[in-house]
Amino acid sequence: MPERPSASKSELEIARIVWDLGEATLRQVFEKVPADRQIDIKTVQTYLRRLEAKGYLKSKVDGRQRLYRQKVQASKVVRENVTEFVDRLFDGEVLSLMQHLVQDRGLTRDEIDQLRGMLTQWEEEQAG
Amino acid sequence: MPERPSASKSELEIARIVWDLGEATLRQVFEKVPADRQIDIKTVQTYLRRLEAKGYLKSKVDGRQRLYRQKVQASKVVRENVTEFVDRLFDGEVLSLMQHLVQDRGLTRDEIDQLRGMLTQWEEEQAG
DNA sequence: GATGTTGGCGTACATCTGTACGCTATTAAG
DNA sequence: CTTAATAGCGTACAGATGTACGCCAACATC
Repeated sequence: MPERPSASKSELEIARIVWDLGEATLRQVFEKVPADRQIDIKTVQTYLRRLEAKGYLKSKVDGRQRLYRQKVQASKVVRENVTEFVDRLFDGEVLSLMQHLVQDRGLTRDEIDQLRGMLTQWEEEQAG
Repeated sequence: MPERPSASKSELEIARIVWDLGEATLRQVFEKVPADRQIDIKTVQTYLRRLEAKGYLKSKVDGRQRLYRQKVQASKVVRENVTEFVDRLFDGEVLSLMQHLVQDRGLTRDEIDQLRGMLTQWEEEQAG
């Protein structure tokens, strides 16, 4: 796999906005940053540039502006990050993380039901 | 809460070994580092020092050596990290992460059953 | 008791990260 | 046309991170 340098936390935060918007200018991205994040647009610009340099995003000039969009699939990046995270904290044991999530985080009854639904659905998809 | 500076990935990797050993010298920690990790013992030493400086570990001198052990509970550190992670990649939605784990990672039938067990068990604990 | 070994401590240093300023070109406004 | 606002680009810069060397003291060995 064509590995790219890992994206930092802040970078990922910005990347997610781009994924969400599909295609966006710096300003559009900036406007989606949660207000309480307190970050300068210039900083966001730097993140976008770095994300492109790292191979996460690509961009093209559109008139006077630059449009950014994903270069690698969001889901792929998410997967990579989850894997890395599980490796680091749970020895790669997905189930350990699950257990932590279920117990240590106190899922509500409602969430538990939803989760059960997911499981069943997943099984059916598998079987079918 | 007495927040400490966040631990980096490599640092966390080392911290986990200490948690596991309970109390350990540099050398003992070093020996538990997966061989394929290819890291110098001096580097591990630096991580231990930094972890102590950040408040994750404490240490005491034992003769000619220094013994390291956890200062904050491992589970607490794990929780903090999971929270931060879920925030970054899943907008704080634990269930989104769950969904990702269930679907995108392809749990085996066996794992699914175990997970169901966990859910039930947890519910009982709650109710009881 | 001179020598090799092992431990901690201080220190180093390139890269990555978080954060942003300033310059220049283009466009909007007067 | 002069001026103000905006876009990108290059650049900056301190602190975090990954990685490790070198020195000195204590201990083991000859």
